[in-house]
Amino acid sequence: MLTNARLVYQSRDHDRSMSAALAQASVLCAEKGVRLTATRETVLKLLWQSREPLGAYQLQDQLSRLTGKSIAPPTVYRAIEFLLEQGLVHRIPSLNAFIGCPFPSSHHSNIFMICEHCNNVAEIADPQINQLFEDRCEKLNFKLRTQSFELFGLCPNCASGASNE
Amino acid sequence: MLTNARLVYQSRDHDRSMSAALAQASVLCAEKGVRLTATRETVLKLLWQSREPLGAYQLQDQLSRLTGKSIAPPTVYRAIEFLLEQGLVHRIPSLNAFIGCPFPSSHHSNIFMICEHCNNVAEIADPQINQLFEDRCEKLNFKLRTQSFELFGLCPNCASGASNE
DNA sequence: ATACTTTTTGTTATATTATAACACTTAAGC
DNA sequence: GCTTAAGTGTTATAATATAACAAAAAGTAT
Repeated sequence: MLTNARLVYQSRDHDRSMSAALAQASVLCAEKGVRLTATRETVLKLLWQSREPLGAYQLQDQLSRLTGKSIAPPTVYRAIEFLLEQGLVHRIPSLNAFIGCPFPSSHHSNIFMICEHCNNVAEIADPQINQLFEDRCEKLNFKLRTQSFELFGLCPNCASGASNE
Repeated sequence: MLTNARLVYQSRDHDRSMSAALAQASVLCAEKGVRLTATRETVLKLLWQSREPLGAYQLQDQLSRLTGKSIAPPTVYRAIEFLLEQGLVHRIPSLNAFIGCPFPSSHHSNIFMICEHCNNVAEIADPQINQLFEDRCEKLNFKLRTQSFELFGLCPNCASGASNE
């Protein structure tokens, strides 16, 4: 049942997955003929480095610290907007926060498992869930464009009491 | 496949469904030993009257107009908080807005179909979807507490071009 | 290379959504 | 009635997000 589901929980903070994500982003942007500028790339990097989703103002802080310059909110929001458009990051509405997307370039469900204890967020891609929702929408004559699924609870780590967070 | 799914699209603005909802809310609160005060009831009523989800400040306006008094944000947010706790309304995170729940007192999926054209929102309850997510979470050792699913697209009405909205 | 156009960024101000803190009032339980 | 708890009013402010316009940088064509 779960055979096709992909889960991304770990390794979000690993250099390897981050640089892979950045490289992929670079290729994707080149293919689309859009520009992954310095600010945009830094925001993407910050989101990948973070173990948990970051809000716009957290990004602003980190961006300011990194560059030494004072960065205003619109700069951050513009970078985020760009990254969202390219599918490189997601917004998690209930958290007013953003997170790097582990499956850019592929259509998927945007299913997030949000740990209410450690704030870790995992994204899962699950074709069967996609299919079920597509069926439902078709039956109800709802023309689906996009979606956002948020699951709140405890991640495996925190649920098992291993909460040395 | 859809046999068990319940959909609530229409009749949100009908007196009948509204007064039914208010009566049910009254009973529910009595059962739980909590107080459905005037402000709380009015907010609930406003949410039921509205064809689309309302934001806190829209509620504030309407509440002020109705009562003739000037209402401050905390009053509204407190009423909303209460109604959310009792399961009488839902918050739709991506819209920063609230909507009356057609299935209070029952656990369900909180699945919203949001029309991007007319802003109408339908809530569906679908045991099969619930089941699928519960299975997934169990397999992944994620201890699910609550969830929020938002589907964005066009409602049947708007999709069919009958957009005399 | 230069002029032109488009895209991106900087900057200031402000809109929108939400909550903290404390005083006051009302309802519930004895 | 008196006490306590629950609810509301009020002021101030935090947190999130965008509008509007000026300046700079990058892409394009000649």
